[in-house]
Amino acid sequence: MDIPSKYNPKLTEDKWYAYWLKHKFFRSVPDQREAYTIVIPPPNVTGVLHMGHMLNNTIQDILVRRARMLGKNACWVPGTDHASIATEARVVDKLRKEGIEKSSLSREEFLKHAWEWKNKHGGIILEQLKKLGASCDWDRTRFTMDESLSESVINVFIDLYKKGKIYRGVRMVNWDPQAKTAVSDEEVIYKEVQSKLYYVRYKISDDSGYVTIATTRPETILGDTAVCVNPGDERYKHLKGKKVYIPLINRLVPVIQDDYVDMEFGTGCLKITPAHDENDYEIGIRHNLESIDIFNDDGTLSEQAQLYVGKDRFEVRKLIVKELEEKGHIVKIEDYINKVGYSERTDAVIEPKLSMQWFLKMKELAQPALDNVMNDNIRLHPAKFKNTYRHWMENVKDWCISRQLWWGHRIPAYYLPGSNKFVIAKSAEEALELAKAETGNKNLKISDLRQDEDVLDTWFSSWLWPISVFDTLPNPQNEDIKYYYPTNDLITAPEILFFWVARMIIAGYEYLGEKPFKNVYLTGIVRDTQKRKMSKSLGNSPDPLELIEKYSADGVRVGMLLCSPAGNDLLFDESLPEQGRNFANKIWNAFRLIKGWETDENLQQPDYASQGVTWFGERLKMAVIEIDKNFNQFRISEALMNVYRLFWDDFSSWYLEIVKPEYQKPIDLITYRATLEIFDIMLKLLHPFMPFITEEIWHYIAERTKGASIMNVPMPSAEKYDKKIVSRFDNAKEVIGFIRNTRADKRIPNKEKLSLLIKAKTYRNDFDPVIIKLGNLSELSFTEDKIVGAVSLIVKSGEYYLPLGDLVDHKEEILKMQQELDYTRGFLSSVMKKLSNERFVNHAPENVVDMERRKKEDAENKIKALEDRIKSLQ
RNA sequence: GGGCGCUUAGCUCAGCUGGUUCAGAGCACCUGCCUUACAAGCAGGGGGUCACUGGUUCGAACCCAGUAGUGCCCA
Repeated sequence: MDIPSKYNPKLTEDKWYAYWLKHKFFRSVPDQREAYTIVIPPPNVTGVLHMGHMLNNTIQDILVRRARMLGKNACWVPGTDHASIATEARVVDKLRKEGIEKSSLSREEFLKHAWEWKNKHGGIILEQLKKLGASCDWDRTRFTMDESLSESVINVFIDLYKKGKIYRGVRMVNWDPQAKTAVSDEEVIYKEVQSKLYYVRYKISDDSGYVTIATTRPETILGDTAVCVNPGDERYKHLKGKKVYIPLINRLVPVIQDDYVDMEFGTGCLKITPAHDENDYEIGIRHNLESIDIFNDDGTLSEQAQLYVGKDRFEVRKLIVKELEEKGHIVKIEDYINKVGYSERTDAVIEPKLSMQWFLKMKELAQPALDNVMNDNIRLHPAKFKNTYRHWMENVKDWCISRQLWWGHRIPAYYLPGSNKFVIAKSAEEALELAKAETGNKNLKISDLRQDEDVLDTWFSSWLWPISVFDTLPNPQNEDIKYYYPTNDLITAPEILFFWVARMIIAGYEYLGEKPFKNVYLTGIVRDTQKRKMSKSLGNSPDPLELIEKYSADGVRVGMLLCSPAGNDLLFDESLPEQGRNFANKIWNAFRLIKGWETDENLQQPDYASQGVTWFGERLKMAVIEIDKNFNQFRISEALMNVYRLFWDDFSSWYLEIVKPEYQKPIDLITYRATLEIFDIMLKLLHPFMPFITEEIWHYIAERTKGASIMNVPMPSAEKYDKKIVSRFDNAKEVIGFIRNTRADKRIPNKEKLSLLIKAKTYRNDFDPVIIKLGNLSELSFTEDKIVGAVSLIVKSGEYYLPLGDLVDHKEEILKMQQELDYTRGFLSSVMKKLSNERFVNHAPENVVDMERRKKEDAENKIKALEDRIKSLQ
């Protein structure tokens, strides 16, 4: 079989992905095996693959592929999320470019455009995931607005309403004037901005002077309904019970007193605008103040403002400051840095606004979700997120679930004619029946009812994701949900721990009485090397597909993982996928070496080779144990590092060098077969991380049956290994290192053979042939004599001498021995200190004390050997 | 202002129940090598007061308290 000298990832990756798909290896249907399930965090339909997806989906694929090889029935459910705000914004934008205003369209017409857009662009990201090697069961691909999933959302709304958990209310919401919708607290990003603090004076109604307030938002003066001071503030005692005039519009408002006011801030005198500030709103309720909403939905001023009607809020800020100045109301203006909320979706400045919204009561619903994370029924990895989670869940606020949009699940509330009363129903027909019953009016028609215009928050559908992807709510007893739920692991970013993860847990307990997943693995956030988040606007995010093109999917997967311990940010730069690519190259070349060997069945297996095979067998078992342990603790990057080092250091640098036949000489059959078997095992360990190259080589290694794949073979399982063999080999490594260092130091060419003398009381020669081969020795023999003209290595396993005649500088040798002696004496004295401490001997566990005794003995022996050696040199 | 975390090598991070010669890994760096699988490589090497101060303990990177710096969440 011919093996290309260069690995071509592009051809290989396309070929094997097509092969996997063709043979439906990713397909999962319930059977007798244990299930292993992951539901994908559904990416936005508007999205294209970014680095965060790469990391997140690489981890999922690794877990899924590993589970499959561990004999589980692995099911990874893919899908996308309809992303109300983002998608609607995208569609509105597209229409605008075509000269169509959303306002000129009916809801139905608009939705038609939106669906067209979704059908055309909505699947891109899933196609991109295939390039990464994602082994999702594509037949199960779901979309949050699929019929069954939509039905689930509506059913859940109705159910929660019936349970009294959903209510309508006026609340201060975060209004995005650009998207013209409320967004949740979590969707507001606060940024520090350089702004101004305006000091404005209000005239006191009894002509006794002025009070000066400080504000960053002078345009909201028009909505002021009070001025407030701290009751403990001596400066303003005289204002009690008085009234002041709002500048420009001369509205008379009271001066009130409230503890909320910070005497230190500004003038200690606060203007109150209940309609446009959260805190003012609460003060307004406490003091029964009127609430004047001066803004329209698009951020322009309304009729209520009286002035500047129809002008934008930021333009008004400039205009009103000018007018206030002209009319002598501005006392001073200071530079000021404050935090301003921006919409995560549109980047518009959020306007706190009172509006009628739908809410879900959270307190009771949240309780099981809190308890079951705190008691580890659901485990967060890393566990440090438990604290944050608890804090959030203990202080959970009601969830504003309505959005003033068209794209999404429309709220199933139908208003009765000429009234704010409504009925909640699955369909207009059912609503009509309910409305007839409610009103007693048998003549009502569907057209008399008016369905609520708003849609539900997108999270109100994604919180059902682990349930709804299995069509559970419309079909509660179906085989899939019984088999796959609860799912095993959820892989997501810490940013949406509350947004999404907590709510899924809530829904899981509310609707199935069971957790949605057992483990939540929180990945880091991918940043650039300057710790900036990757973003389109900064242009600091590489295109994942280009990275794959350049470094291969395997290389990028390895690169993503190499430096990403759970929950820590990943500082990404291209050296990481490069390292991954280099690793793939290393694997390829190691394989080429082995496949290039001629075999000769008449050859005896040399001792060094049989020892190498023995050692590596144990080393491999040890690695499997470590890898298992790391996976069980979700230390996935550690597990990769185990495999990486096993392959690169132990296998390539040690094992292959040991068994490698001389140039152009054949290898014996036993060693050859053992080596291929070892390679086969390592490919299995590597497969979850690097699916493509491992599949490619696995097919080269041996004839495989038609339709076979490495992804379906069993993963090596942990077995006990012989620690002694591993540690004896470590000794041999030390000796070889000594020989190599001496060569480098004395500039002795590798080709020149050396002889090694050993002085030891008890000596195990297990790896002598290995030492002879890798040290390029002519002989290895034992001696009891004094040795001069040699460099030495004195370690626990014995004394090793390389006789080099004139090349040896005795002074240097003595100095080296002396340094070693000093160090060992120091070490011994620290051991003695412990052993002579009665409290240590009495308190410390037996094995710890034993260990110290052994250390003492070893150190004493070594000291004696070093002293002898020095003496013999003098 | 309240809550939660973090601080270990130049960088990014491990370090599990406090106990091996425990101070580690990868990358970066330095030296020597185009040695016959691989220069996308090989063989070596240097580099840390485990933020600081105190305490508990026979024993502390690890537990406790305080201080400083830093990050996140909430207000």
